Formats: sequence, structure tokens, C-alpha cells
Amino acid sequence: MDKNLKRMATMNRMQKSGLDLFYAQGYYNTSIDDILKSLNLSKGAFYYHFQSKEEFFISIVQNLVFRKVYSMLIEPIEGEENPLRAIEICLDDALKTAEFNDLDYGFVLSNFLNEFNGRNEKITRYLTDIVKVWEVNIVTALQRGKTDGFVERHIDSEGAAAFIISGYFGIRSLMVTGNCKMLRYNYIQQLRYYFRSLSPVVLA
Amino acid sequence: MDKNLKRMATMNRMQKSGLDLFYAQGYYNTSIDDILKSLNLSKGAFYYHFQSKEEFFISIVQNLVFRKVYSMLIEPIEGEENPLRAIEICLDDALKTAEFNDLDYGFVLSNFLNEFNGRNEKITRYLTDIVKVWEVNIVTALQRGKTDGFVERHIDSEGAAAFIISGYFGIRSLMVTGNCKMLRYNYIQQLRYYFRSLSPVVLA
DNA sequence: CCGGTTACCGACCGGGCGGTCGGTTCAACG
DNA sequence: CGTTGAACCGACCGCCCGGTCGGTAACCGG
Repeated sequence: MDKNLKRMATMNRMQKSGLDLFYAQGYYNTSIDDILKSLNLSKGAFYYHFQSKEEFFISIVQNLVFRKVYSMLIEPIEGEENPLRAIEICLDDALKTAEFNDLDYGFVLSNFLNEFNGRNEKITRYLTDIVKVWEVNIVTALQRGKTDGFVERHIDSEGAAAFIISGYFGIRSLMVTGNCKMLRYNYIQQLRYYFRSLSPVVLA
Repeated sequence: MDKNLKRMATMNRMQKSGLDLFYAQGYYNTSIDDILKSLNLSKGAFYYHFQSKEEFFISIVQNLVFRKVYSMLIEPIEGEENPLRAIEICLDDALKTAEFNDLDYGFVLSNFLNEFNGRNEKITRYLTDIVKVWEVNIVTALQRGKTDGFVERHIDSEGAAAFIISGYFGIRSLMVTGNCKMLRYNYIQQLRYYFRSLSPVVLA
């Protein structure tokens, strides 16, 4: 067990550094040696712990990306009463972390999704699965919102969920070229307009 | 001039095939030989016409991507009376061409933008310039819409433009995993809700 | 028919990358 | 103290890729 701890520690270091570099430079553009150099480790260490570059990446997706997406984008919505408000706050928080160049994992997701699309079906499947979990969660929240009177009954929850995720993926694409703060502010502003059109008409 | 025609013909063939392959497989993942093989040409021919892979790609961006973005996404909006309606039709058309696996150049744009982000500043600049032209065009259309009574006066045109582009980039990211037709339908539906919240209140 | 130019050929180079493998270190254990 | 095995080292292999370069076929003006 003590041995297992050391093993896990090294694997975790590799995964963490791997995700950072894969995200910053792209998967195909990042060599295993790049990752190992940043950790003062050698090829031998890598292939002792992982079978291949692909397996390594999949382990990162499952261990890091999925868990972070869950804790950043899914969990914060689950318990809340007003789904539209919860989604708005959640996305705003995610974009805020993105401003400080920290990994916001929603964008990590869409970035890799683009990179692997048509190039590696296996990995693409792992990534789309995560998106689907997110999507289902939003749909559920919207449906609950309907019964609770926060969401207009006639709107299409699946369509709205796809629209919300789309906007988020897209705004992060635009944010890569500076002026993040303003983009975030504007985006949330427009999201509010959109959400208003999903809300039941309130008699002021 | 006759000679020049032959030169241009070969260059155009290379650019067309190059864009197809770069788009399908990614820039870094597509070798020059891949492109040349599809045309039964050799390295010599390539480096006779182009200085480098990078220059070649930039020429594609300027000659193919920019012109197509202009004719598909910018021109159709310029003359129209109701900007919101024009944008909706324009994006719907663009997504329709995407369904048939043809290149819709808006997505080509966001795809490359993601691939080159942080990896090649020069190319990134060329791509963002095109996005900016598109953005400016939408902003202009929205402003005109305000004076013409199609758009609520207090909305932020820049924010709305960014939001529209974001949604489009994002939905194309989602479309890569099947069910394009339904996604398009749902997306346009939600876009309408959003646009309704940007319209002046009409007394029915 | 000749000289020159255009367009193209394809072998080759150097560097990088994924992956392999024989060897080494060192802590734990009997 | 000797053995064992987990963890790690790093030279090496084969392949690919961007780019170079010496050649050549075809055409064209003189």
C-alpha cells in the first residue's frame, strides 16, 4: 500500500503536468518527452506506468477532466432551486477562473473535442460522453424548473441545454484572443436576455 | 499570361485540396505529402509555388476562407432590412451546408482558431482578423436595426454580436457528434427566443 | 534548331517522436 | 547481508515530416 502510494503520486504528477501541456499545446503537438522534461523523469518511468500516449490521455480525461467538469459545472446546478439563476452563476464562475488562465474544464472539453474530431474516434467518445452528462444534467434542471415555475412550460429543454452549452463553448473560443473580462461580462449579460425569454411572464 | 494561368491553376488545386485535408485532419496532423499525394504532385511542385507550409496555409486563409466567410456570413446580412431575421436565415443556411458535410466556413474558422491558439501567433492573427470583420458587420447591422425599429435600443450591440458568434461556433462544435439536423433545428429555435428578447416589445 | 524559362520530379537530409529494452538504484524483507 | 522487485534511467530503433536540391521534360521566342 505504501508502494502503491508512491506509484499513484508519480502517475498523478504525470497526469497533471500532461493535462497542462496538452491543453496549452495540443495533444498531437505535445511530445511525451515534453511532459517528462518538466518533471525530470524519463521515458522508462512513463512506459512503466502507462501503456501508450493514448491510454495516458484517456486516464487524464477520466481522472481529471471528468471530475472537474462534474464539480465545476454539474454539481453547482444540481441542488439549486432556480435553474436559470444557478446556471448563470455557474457559468460566470467558470469564466472567471478562465480569466486567470486557470483551466476551466468546460473549455478543455470543447478544445479537445475539436482536436480529436475525426482523428481519434475512441478519445472522441470519451469526451462526448462527458458533454452528454453535462447536457442531461442541464435538461433535468430545466425540467424541474418548469414544475417549480421558474421556466416557461412550452420551451424545449433539450434545445435550450444545447444552446447554453454551445454559447459557453463558443465564448471560450472567442476569449482566447484577449479582452476576457469584457467578453465575460457581455456574455453573461446576453445570457440573461436569453434566460428572460425562457422565464414565465411575470406581472410586475 | 498563359503560363500564369497554369501556375494559378496548380496553386488553386493545391489550396483547395489543402483546405479540405487541413480541415478534416488538422493542420499539424496533415503532411504536405498527404496533400500532394491526392493531386499526384511532388514536393518539388509544392516548394516551387509556396515558400513553406505556413505560407501555404496563410494563402489558403486569405484566398479561400476569408472570401467564403464574406460571401456566406457577411454579405447576406448587409443589405437586409431586418437584421435579426437576416442573421437567423444566414446562420440557418450555413448550418444547412454543414449538414451535407460541405465546408461551412464559419466553423472552419473556429476550428483553426482553436488549433493555432497559443501555437502559432501569426496564423492566429489572420484568423481573428476575419472573425473581427464578421463581428463588426453584425454590430453594424444591429445598430442599423435600432434606428429602424427592429432592435431594442438599450441592448449592447457588441455583446449581442459576440453572443451570436459564440453560439454559432459552439453549436458547430456539438454538431461534430451526429444528429446535425435536430441540433440545427433546436439551435435556430432557441436563437429565435433570444432574438425575441432583443426586439422592441410589440403590442399584439 | 537553340537557349532559356517554367513547372515539376523525387532522392535525400536532419530532426523529432512514439515506443522498446537492457540495465541500475534502493527500500523492504527474510 | 543477500535477494528481490518496484521504480526509474536513457540509449536506441523505425518512422514520419518539413524542407532542400540537382536534375529534366515541355514549351516558346528568336
